[in-house]
Amino acid sequence: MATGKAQRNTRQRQVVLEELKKLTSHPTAADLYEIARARMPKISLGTVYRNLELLAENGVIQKLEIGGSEARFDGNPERHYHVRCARCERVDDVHDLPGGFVKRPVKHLSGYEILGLRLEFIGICPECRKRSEPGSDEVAPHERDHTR
Amino acid sequence: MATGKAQRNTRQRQVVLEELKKLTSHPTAADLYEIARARMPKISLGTVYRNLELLAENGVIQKLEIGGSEARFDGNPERHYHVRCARCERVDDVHDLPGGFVKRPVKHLSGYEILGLRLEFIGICPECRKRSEPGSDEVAPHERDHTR
DNA sequence: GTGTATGCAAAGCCTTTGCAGCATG
DNA sequence: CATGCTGCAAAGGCTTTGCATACAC
Repeated sequence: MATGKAQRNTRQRQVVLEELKKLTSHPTAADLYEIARARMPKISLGTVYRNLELLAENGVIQKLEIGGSEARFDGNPERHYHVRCARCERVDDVHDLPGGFVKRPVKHLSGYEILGLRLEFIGICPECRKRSEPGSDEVAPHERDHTR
Repeated sequence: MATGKAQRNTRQRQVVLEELKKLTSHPTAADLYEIARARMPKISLGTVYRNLELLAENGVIQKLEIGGSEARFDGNPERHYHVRCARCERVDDVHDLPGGFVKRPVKHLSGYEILGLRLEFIGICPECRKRSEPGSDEVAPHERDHTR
């Protein structure tokens, strides 16, 4: 297997990684850019993107391409699943998934050799549930059906 | 529940829907634009986007926001899962998923009220498997780990 | 010193939107 | 004949990239 080319441990890369590891909020690249700027005012958004991509490729962090337009990043590289709030777009880790929720592993499906799967839950977060007035049964259009 | 406003059955909408229903290839909006143009040279990309969005909201088709940059559309509105090829980005339906692969339903997770889930598989399609020379154990960077 | 990484800014890609005219119901 | 829909084109949002310079090793 080919050895990748030498990567340098720049201050920018350290800052991005450190700040991401502090958070459990699954920030976007723009979020991390703002946070990193507090410590390093001249860091550029492009650098943040480049480093997040690189760290994800190295398996040090995870890039979550979850529903919604922006990618989010997770400082925890361990396998775990996520829930996204259909109202506020908040993303949380799922810690209480019933054991064996998914039967793993599946080796073949529809002629494909299966490498992995992506699973995410959609729901309403505690905050947003509190916020909805009792008695109101209005449903935002985008909440209509997430089960398919 | 509020009644939506009257929607018209335009020729553009018919063409987009008909062409999508003919396909099992999960085309992108741009794909459908090209296909629709064969029948209706003046149709615009904006119109294709607007109609796909509307048809998906009506539950007539599905919008798949699967890994990768572009949204894909599925003329089959029934619930089913998809496999994406990590090499060629092809997307297929999964017809042979073991029964009870996912335990449903889950009502609550991490304080969220769960509305649904998104599940997709990543693998190597039959074509791409055939294409890889036997004996080669090179692995494309993006295939590294899709299991987390 | 060599070559990777950065900052800056421009470009790229997919998608959405404003608007005036058209065509459906 | 009212108004939802269209084509066109421009704008928007997120991400990537070209380039000259800086800095890690």
